Amino acid sequence: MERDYQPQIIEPEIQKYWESEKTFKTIEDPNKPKFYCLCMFPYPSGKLHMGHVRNYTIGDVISRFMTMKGYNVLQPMGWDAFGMPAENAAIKNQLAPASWTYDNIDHMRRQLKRLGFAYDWDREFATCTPDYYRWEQWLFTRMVEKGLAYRKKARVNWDPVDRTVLANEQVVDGRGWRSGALVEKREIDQWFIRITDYADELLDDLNSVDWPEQVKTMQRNWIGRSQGVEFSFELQGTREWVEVYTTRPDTIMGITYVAVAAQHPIATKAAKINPDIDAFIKECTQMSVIEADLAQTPKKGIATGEYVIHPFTGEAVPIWIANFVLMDYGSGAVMAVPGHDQRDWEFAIQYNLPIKPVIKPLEDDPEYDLSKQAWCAKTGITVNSGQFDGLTFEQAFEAVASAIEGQRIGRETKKYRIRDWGVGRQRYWGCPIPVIHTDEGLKTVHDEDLPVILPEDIVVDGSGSPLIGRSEFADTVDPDTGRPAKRETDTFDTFMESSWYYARFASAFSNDAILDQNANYWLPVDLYIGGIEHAILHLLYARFFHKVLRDLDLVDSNEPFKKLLTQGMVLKDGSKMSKSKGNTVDPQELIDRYGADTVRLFMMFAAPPELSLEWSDDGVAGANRFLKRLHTLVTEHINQGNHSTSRMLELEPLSDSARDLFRKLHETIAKVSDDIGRRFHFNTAIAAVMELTNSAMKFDATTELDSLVRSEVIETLIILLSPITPHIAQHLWSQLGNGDSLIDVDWPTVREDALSRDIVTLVVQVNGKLRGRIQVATNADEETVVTIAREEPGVAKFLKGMIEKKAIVVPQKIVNLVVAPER
RNA sequence: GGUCAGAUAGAUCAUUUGGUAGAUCAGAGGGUUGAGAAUCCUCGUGUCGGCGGUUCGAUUCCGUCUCUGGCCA
Repeated sequence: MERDYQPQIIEPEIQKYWESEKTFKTIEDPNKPKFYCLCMFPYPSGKLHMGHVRNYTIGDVISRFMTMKGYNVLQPMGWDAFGMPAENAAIKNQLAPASWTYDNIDHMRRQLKRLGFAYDWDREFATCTPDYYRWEQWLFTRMVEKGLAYRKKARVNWDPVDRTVLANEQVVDGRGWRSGALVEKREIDQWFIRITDYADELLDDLNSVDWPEQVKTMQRNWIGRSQGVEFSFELQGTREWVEVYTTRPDTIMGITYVAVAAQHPIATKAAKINPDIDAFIKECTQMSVIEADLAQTPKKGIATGEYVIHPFTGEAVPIWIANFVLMDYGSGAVMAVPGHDQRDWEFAIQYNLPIKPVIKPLEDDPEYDLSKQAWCAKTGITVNSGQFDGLTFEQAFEAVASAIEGQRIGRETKKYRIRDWGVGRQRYWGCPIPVIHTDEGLKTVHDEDLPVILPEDIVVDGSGSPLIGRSEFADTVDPDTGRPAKRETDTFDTFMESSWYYARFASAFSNDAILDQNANYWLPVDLYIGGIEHAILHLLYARFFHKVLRDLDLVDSNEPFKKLLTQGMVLKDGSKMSKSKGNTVDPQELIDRYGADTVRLFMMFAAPPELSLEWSDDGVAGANRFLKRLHTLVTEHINQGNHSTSRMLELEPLSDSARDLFRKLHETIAKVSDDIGRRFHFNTAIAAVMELTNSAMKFDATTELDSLVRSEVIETLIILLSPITPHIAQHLWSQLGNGDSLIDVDWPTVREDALSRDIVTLVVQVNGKLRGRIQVATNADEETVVTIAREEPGVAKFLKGMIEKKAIVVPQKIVNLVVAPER
C-alpha cells in the first residue's frame, strides 16, 4: 500500500466509485425515518466561494451522519438562477444572460462534485428553466384567483438616462450606479402579494419551529404586530376627518399637534396653496425611507395652517407635515404627544411646540425631566387628563378606547409593520408574470397556455427591459376574444423562485403538477442551513408560500423548515471576504493543492457553524498534516498485517493501557455522536478524534489483544471521521479489506461497560480554593473520601489550627472542606 | 437610534443542569536528514472583558458598565 497520502489520486477515484454505484440516489421509503437536509441553494455567480464551501460542507456532514444513523436522507442541490448579476455581466460582456448563467452552473456543478458532496444529482434543477418556473406562474394565477395578488401603485427608483427602474442597491448617493444620473421617484402600477393576510399566522407559528431565537426575534420585529387604537379627528371648519393610529391611547390628553406624512392628502392640498410646503414635500420625496436612516435624520417639518378638533377637549390642534411619519404605515398620520414619545419630543423642541405631561412615574425617577427628553415608560399613572386621571397604562388604554368607540370615531385594533410584498420587477432576467393586458382589462394566462416562456436569445444593453420592444414576446392575443393583447413585461422578484424550491426538490420528477404526494413524504425540511443574511426576507417569504401551498391542499404541514441552522461568515483579517477588499481566498486553489478532504476538515474544525470563521492558511496546512498522520497510522497498521475483523472484546483480560485506550475510544464515540448529531459542533468532534488519534499513535501494542484494541480504535476513527472527510475514510476503509461502501456502515455505538473506571481522581478544596488532589476507588463512601482528603499533605497544611465546619462532597468530582480559625 | 450576539492561552475555539480551565494551530527547544521539505519527541499559572451580588464554591447564574460584531423594506 502507498505510504504517502495522495488526495489528488484517491479523491477522484472515490468520486467515480460513488457515481457508478449511485450511492446518493434517494428513493422514498415509508419503512425508514426520513431526514430532509437542505442547504440554501446558490446563485450561479461564476464560481464557488468559501461561504458556499462552508455551508455545503455542514449540510454534507450532517447528511452523511444521519444516513449512517439509519435515516433515509434527502440532500438535493440546484440553482437560484434568475437575478440581476446575469444582466450586469451580460451588459459588460455582450452576452445573453442565459448562456452566462448556464456556463456558470456547469462550472460550479463540477466544483461541488469535486468536493464530494453526497447530493442526489437526479433532482437538480435551475429556476430559470421553464420546467421550473411554469409552476411558479401557475401558483401565481391561483393567488390572483384567491385575491392574494393584486395591483397597486408604488414608488420606484427611475433612472432617466438609462430609462430603467433601479433596485435600491443600484442607487448610490441618489444617482444611478451606471449612468450617474440623478434618480427620480416614480409611481407605477405593480403586482403585490397579500402576505399581510398571513401576518398573524406567520407571527404565531414562530413558536412552533426550532430556530435560533435571534432569527425568530428578527422576524417578530419585522412583522411588528402592535395593539393600539385607530380613530379620526374632525378637520376644523370642514366635514372631513383625519385618521390616526396610536399604541399609546393613554396619552391622548397630551396631544399638542398632529403630524402627517408628506404624501398625505392634507399635505398635498396644502402644497397647492403654499409654495414653501410644496418645496418641503419635494424634499421629503427624495429622502430615504429606511428606518435605520430615518432614526438618524434630523426631524424636519412645516405647519399646514390646518387644525383638527381634539375629541375630548374640543381644542384646536395644529397639523404639521413631518419627515418622520411614513405614508405606508397606518394611515400616514399620527397624534403627537411630545411628553411621552421621543420623536414627537424632538420635533416639538425643534419647532417650539408645547409639551404637555400627562403621565407621571409612580416613584421619583431621575429620568423624568420633560425639558431634557420624553418619558416613554408604560409604568406611570395618568395626570392632567381630566376624566382619565389616575389610571395605569392598561386602565387608561381601556378607558380611552371605549370612550373613542362610544363617540363612534374609532376602535381598538391591531396593526402590523410588515407590508404587502411587491413582486413585480421591471427587469428582463426573471420569471415572466403570467398576465396579459386586454381591452377587457388584465387577465391571467390560462393554465393550458403556461408556461409563458422568457426568450433567452437576447442581448441586453441596460436601457430598460428588452422584453418591451420584442414583439414576438410582447404582442399576443386574448384567447377569450381573439383580439390583440399585450403581455406583461415585468418579471417576478427572484425571491419568488427561492420561496418554494425546497418543496419542488421533494417532488422533482412530477411533470403534470407543481407537487406530488412525495412532497408530503419529505416535507417539512428537517434541517435548513444557510446564512443569517436571509433571516428575514427569504425565510419569511418561504414560510408564507408554504402556508399558501397548504391552503391549496398541496402540502399538509404548517411550516417549511423545522430546524434552522444559520452559519456565520468566513472572515479574513477580521473582515468579510470580498472582491472589493481583495481579501478573498479561492477554494479551488486549495482543493488543487490539498484536496477536498483537507478543505472540508479545516472548514469544520476552525469554528462551530454559527460563529464567524477566521480564515487561516496555517490552519489549512495543519488540517492537511493531520490527514497525513492518520494516513500513516493506518498504513503502518495495515503493513503490520492487520486487517478488518469484527469481534466483541472482553474487557477483563485487557492490560491497563489497553483498557484506558478502549475507554477513550468509547468516550470519543459518545462525544462525536453528540457533537455531530445534536450540537452541530463539528470542531469539538474533530478535536476529540484528533485526541484519540494521538492516543492510538502512542499506544504500544505488545500482545495480540493489544493489537485487537488498536484495530478497533483505528477502524472506529475512520468511521467517525467519514462524514467530514469521506474520501480518505472510504479509501482507508477499503484498504483495510472492507468491501462495502462506508456510508452504508452503521454508526458505532457506545459500550457503557467500557466507560466505567475503578479509580477516580478527586480535587480537594479548602474554603473553595484548590489545595490538592486524591485518588480514590470509584465506589468509596463519603466518609472514606473525606478522611483521605484531610490526610492529603497539601490539604492538611491548610487545616492546621482550623475547625472544620462542613465537608461538601460531589461524587466523582470534588471535596470542599469549609473551615474557620480556632478561637 | 433600535435590536440581537459575542468577549477564555499569541491565534481560533472548547469548558453542556455552578465543582480539576484544555484542544488544535502558531511559537520555542531537540531527534532524524548532506541540506531543506516532511516527520517524530518535549514545552501551557491564563486578573476566563471591568465592577457588584447570590453560593461552601462563579469562567458558568443575576445585575451593571466597557468594547467588538450582525441585522434593521
